[in-house]
Amino acid sequence: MLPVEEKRNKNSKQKDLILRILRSTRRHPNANWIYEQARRELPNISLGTVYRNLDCLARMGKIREMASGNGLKLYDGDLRNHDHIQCTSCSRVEDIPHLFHPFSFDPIESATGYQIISRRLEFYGTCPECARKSAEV
Amino acid sequence: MLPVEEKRNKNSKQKDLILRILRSTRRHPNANWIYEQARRELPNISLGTVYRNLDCLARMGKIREMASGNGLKLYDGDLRNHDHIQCTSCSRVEDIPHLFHPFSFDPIESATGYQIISRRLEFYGTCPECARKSAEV
DNA sequence: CTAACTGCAAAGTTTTTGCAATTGC
DNA sequence: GCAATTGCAAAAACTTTGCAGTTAG
Repeated sequence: MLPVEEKRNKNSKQKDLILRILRSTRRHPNANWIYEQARRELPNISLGTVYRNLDCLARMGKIREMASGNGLKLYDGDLRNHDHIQCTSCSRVEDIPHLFHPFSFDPIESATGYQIISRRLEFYGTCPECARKSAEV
Repeated sequence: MLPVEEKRNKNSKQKDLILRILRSTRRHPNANWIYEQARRELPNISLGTVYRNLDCLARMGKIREMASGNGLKLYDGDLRNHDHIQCTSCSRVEDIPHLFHPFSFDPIESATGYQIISRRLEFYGTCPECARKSAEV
C-alpha cells in the first residue's frame, strides 16, 4: 500500500494467462471470474495465485484495479483512458466512448496539491435491459 | 440490489447518530470508522447495526455508498454533486472543488441507451503528505 | 399491537498469507 | 543457486444474517 518496495518480477504461465484473460474481455471482472476462466486452461491454478498476480500486475501498471459499488475489487485490462457506465440495477460495468475533452489536471493540482496521475469518469444509471424489465412489471 | 422492496423506516437513535456522524465529516469513512465514532456516544451499538443502518440510509437516499480502490465500501454523507481525489499511496479520499462545467448527460444517454442518474469524477495521484514522505527517503 | 429495529454472535464472502515444493533467470 | 512464484489450506478482513428481546408509531 505504501512505498512500493521494488522486486523483480518473473514471468509465469499463470501470470501470462491472467493478463491474457483480462485483455481479451471488455468486461471488468472480479477475481473469481478470472479464476474460473483461468481454470479452463490451467485447471490447477489456485485462487490465491490469481489474487497475487492481479496485485502484481496492478503494481506493474499492466492492469488497473477498480472498485465496484458493492465492495468487491474489479480489474480492468484496458489501460487507455476511458470512461465507465455502471447500471445501478444490475451492477454491470461497461466502457463508454470518450465523449469529453481531455481534462487538464493543472487546475486540480493547484487546488489540491496532489500530483495527479490519472482520472476516471463514471456514470450511473439504468441500462436498457433493466429499464425494459422494470417496464414489464 | 434490485427492485427496492418498500418498507417503512423507523427512526432510532442509532440511525440518527450514524447520519449525524456521516454529515459532520468531510471524510469518506468505512463502516468500522463510523462504528468507532458511534461507540463514543452509544457504547453498546453493534457493528451489525451500523451496517444495517448504512444500508438503510443509502436505500433511503440520505447517504451515498461509494467504493474505495481496495475493496471496501465507503460512505459519503454529502449528496451534492462533487468530485473526489484519492491518494494512490495512502488511499485517502478527499473532496475537490467542482472545477468543471456540469456535463450534459444527453450525448452519453444517446450513445449508450442508459438512463443516467448521476456521475462521478475521480482523480488519482499522490497527496502532498505522501509526496513529502517519499522525498525524505 | 406489531413491524421495524437492536445487540449479539454465528455464518458468509472476499482477500491475504504461511509453507513447502517448484520454477525462471 | 537463489529469489520469485505456485498450490494448498488456514487465517484474516469485511459484511450479512438469525434470533430473541426492545422500541417507535
